[in-house]
Amino acid sequence: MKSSVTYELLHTDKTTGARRGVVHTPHGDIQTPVFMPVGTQATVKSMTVEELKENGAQIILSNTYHLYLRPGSKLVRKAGGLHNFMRWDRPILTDCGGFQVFSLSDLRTITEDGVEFKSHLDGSKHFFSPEKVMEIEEDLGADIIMSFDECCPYPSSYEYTKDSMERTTRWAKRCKDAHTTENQALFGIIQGGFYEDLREQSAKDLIELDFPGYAIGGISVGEPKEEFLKMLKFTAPLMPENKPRYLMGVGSPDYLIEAAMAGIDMCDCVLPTRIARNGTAMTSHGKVVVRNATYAEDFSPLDPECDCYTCKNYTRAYLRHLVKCNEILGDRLLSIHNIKFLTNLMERVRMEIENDNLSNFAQDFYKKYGYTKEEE
RNA sequence: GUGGAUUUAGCGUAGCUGGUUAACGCGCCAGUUUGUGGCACUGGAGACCAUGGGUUCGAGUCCCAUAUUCCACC
Repeated sequence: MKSSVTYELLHTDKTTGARRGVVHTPHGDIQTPVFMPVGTQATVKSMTVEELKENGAQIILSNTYHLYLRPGSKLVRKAGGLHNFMRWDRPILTDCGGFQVFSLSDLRTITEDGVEFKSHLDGSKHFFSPEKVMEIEEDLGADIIMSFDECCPYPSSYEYTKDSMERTTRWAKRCKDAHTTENQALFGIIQGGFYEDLREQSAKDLIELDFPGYAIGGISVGEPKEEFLKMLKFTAPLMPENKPRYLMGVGSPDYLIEAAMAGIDMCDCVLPTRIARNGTAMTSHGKVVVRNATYAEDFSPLDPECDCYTCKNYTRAYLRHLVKCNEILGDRLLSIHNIKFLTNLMERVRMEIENDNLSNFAQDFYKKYGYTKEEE
């Protein structure tokens, strides 16, 4: 069957091998490399869909586990699917709940058949099998759906990681067999922790299953940056060139640039919106903890080089005031800025790839982003 | 004026029958945040316990005096 999601390679950066491309989906094209904001509960926290669009979001993520528990995936189906329900007419990708296997580790048990969760909301028991996850993701109706995997914690032993990876591959096969919808593309997730031979095996086995796209899972889970880069650079080249390559869970500016340089097309992360809600902004001169006293009387914009609504209209002093008072508007304005900052960054990355200049740009960016950081 | 109560970090409070570095919340300062359970988490600064005197090996804790604020009554 022909996939509803396809990848078109437009240009390869001669300095790094980064890919400038387009991902075609039923809800429109995605220019890549792309950063995808996360909207776990069918909302990118505090932002309207209009704001997301204005700030350059091309595709957003949502979450199987959370929507299944509340409001229920059948309800979302009745609402006409996630797109209708939340009024977002651009592409959506749903994560499978694999990350929750990792993050809710004290509330679940893993068996060959699947994972038993205790709901973090009311303690009720739920069972996720690959087949169940496919049913939920089909009810939600995202353009790209992820196969059910286990995201191993860092560090994990070789034996544990191997067993887990092999099970994830078996689950991927089951997902593929259970997947019925033609307008949704099912991506496989490469696991294998921080062991090269396991990564290689995982990639090889999943590629044999012939998914329309592949993700790297299980990195950016708390390991040192060198470990992350090593595994990223090892795994990305194992992925098919004619399909989208998605690195899960990456969202700091430097990691995004590294991902692009490694040939990754898509990344998602809660980082920009989460740190926004905790009072931190990403700027062209590094991270700014808006809450800090040093900005109390700083009447300049958050990032003078940014063209977002927040930077065009508000001062650091005012944003600090909002954050310190825990005012909702502070969360919103910082979220708007951080999302725009990352979509701007990725737009720039795409341009630099087209100009075969990504390597230089990366160096310049690091100098600037790192310089202010050290200055503090 | 009389009787009662009060006085512990910037604010609000806890400190049991006296015993090593006086606790907590808010506020303040800083750090963390990476396929979002948690507008969260982790640290830090800041008090000679109203003042003076006394009892005791040892007092925020007991006694006396003074001051403070509050309440009631004349």
